[in-house]
Amino acid sequence: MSREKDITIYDIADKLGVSPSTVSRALKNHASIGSSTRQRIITMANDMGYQANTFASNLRKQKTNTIGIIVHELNSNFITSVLSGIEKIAAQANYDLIIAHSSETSKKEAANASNLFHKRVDGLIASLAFDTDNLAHFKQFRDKNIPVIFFDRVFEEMEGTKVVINNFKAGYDATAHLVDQGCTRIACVTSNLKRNVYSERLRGYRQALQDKGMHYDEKLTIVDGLAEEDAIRSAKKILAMKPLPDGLFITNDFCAAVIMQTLKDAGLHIPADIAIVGFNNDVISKVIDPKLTTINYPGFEMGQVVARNLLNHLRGGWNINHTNTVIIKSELIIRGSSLKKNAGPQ
Amino acid sequence: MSREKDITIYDIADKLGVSPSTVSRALKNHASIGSSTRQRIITMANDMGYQANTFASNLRKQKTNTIGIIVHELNSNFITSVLSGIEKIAAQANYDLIIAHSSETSKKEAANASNLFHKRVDGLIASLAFDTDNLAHFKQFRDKNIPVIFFDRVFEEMEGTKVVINNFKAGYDATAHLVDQGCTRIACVTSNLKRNVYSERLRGYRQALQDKGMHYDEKLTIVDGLAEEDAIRSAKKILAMKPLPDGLFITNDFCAAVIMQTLKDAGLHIPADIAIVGFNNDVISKVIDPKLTTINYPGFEMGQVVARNLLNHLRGGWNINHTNTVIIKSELIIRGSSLKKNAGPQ
DNA sequence: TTTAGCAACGTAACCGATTGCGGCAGAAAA
DNA sequence: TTTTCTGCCGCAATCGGTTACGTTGCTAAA
Repeated sequence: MSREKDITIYDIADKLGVSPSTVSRALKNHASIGSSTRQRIITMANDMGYQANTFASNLRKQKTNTIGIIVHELNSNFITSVLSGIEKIAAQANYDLIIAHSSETSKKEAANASNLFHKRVDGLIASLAFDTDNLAHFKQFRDKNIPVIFFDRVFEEMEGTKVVINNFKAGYDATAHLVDQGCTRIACVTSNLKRNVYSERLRGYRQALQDKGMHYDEKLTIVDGLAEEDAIRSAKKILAMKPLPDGLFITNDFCAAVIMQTLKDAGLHIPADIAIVGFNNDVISKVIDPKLTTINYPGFEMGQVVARNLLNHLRGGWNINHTNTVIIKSELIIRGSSLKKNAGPQ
Repeated sequence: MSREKDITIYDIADKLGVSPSTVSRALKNHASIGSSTRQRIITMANDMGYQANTFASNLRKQKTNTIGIIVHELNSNFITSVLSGIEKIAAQANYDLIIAHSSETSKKEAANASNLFHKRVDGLIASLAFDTDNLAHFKQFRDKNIPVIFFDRVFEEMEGTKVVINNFKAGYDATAHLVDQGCTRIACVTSNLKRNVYSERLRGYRQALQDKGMHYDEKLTIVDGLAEEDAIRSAKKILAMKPLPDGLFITNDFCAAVIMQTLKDAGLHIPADIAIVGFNNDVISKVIDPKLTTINYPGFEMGQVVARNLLNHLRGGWNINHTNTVIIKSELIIRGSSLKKNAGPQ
């Protein structure tokens, strides 16, 4: 039970007959400490197993060297890639990360935001939850001039820095590809249109149809959740369409996988009967049959961009309120699920 | 740039003409503060938007109310379920979480451990990385009597608390099921045998074969990584076996999915030619075709058990060094990929 | 009327690192 | 020899809560 006492700079100072301030300065390579003294201190600190007390330091410096991250979920390949990217850059700059996830609910997102604020993170990175419709819980950061950067799920009209892909173009490309494959009746399965990612992809879909001389039919657009049960429901709606669509643009790979499975169970052939394009290039897209045509969403790169951007703010150079949108490149990856033209009967 | 000053208990004390200690005590419902004074203080604190400074508090209390978690990866359904379970229990007890992931490398695991130690977490929860072969980086916690609990990936012979499933039994059940389905030549694809989960599953596989009167053939066991490229390599090894096996026990769902896909690409039929059983009941098991028979690994429940156990240590009652292994129930979920007996020709 | 006794607060010493300011010795300049 | 720099380092305040201990004023028991 007895937890031994930690070594402090006072212990080191006593042993060496110097003052604590000298130890403090020596340990951070302050210029005004003689090199021999510095060496003795550093050696002694190592010998004694000194570990700086973060709380004392943070308390005094009013700064934590910590970046808070709020994501909508953890269990997607895309998100974990982003986290890796952020981590890489943050580690180089000696920043720590605290990762929180909102489980797609605005309520938990707000709780996480307060918690991270309370923990006094130096900066915040966030991707909005499914049902977030106001940014009040981020206001406290703005008020204290703590930089907040959004990625992926953002509010378009919001001030501040955002890092996104061109969801419009991605939706456009996906749809145009289906048209090029000969599809004439293309349905779109997407999700909460309050989220930029879904509304923009839908906009791209509509624009592509228009440019290709096809008219947009509202009945062919399904807006629902992305979980398994939602996807099954969407699949049933598709099966109930008369006539059946011959192409599907589904704005999420997992959802696309479930829908594809459900359609196959119903006796349909992919892509012969219905061609499918997903979104995200999740690992799942490569292990289903046929493999899923999808949009590559480069999470690792996005994470790095986000982190670098935040660090620039933190170093003080950049104006926090300056609206700055960074667009990451994404592209269509063509696989079997959409190749109608040279596809055999399964 | 100018970040405004935070409200402190001194500010509140001044406004109310009481002492800071009274404010401190009032805000945490200390008994020795009159209820009217307490009310005035709480009201004023809210009005002024007071937020306690965690660092000052932690510094003084020598305690952080934070639990550190090190997992091998984030992008698996199982792990995120465990995290949810931990979070639920921890939140109830007002503990915060810091989640770190080792990306399956012992090196990052050690770095994370040091970092969390340095952050002075009150307790640690960990699942070992793929290649961890010693626990030196956890020693610092033991030395300071900070409880550490391992789950899923553990060292069997290690002291301390562990929360696991019965991997032996799971491997046994999976294999026995394949035998019952009429398989006579069952291969096993597993991973690093230094990790208890894989070695135990393999042991269960061998025992089941023996009990069913079949002999163990070393050539039918493949030990490799679990990433996509590893799985493809394993699939090729399987395809090169002569004669081909008619049953596969693969100790990971994602790996099983990739192998199944590769085998199908090679013209084999599942389960008619080869029956397959996976492990984890990951979402992926339900969206591949045929759906994967697998072992249900109840992550959410496991997370709750782990957290509750840790909290008991933290509350001081339990002896940290007392070896205590908790076994969570798991069971076989039978789906199409292994149903040879009543399976048509795909 | 005295004196315990207690409820309700205040005082001040921490927790450990950081840092502005100042001191002191030896070297260089006058 | 005296003065002025520097280089190197110590003093002490500070960050914001927490808490052991002491101090009030008032009630109830002696």
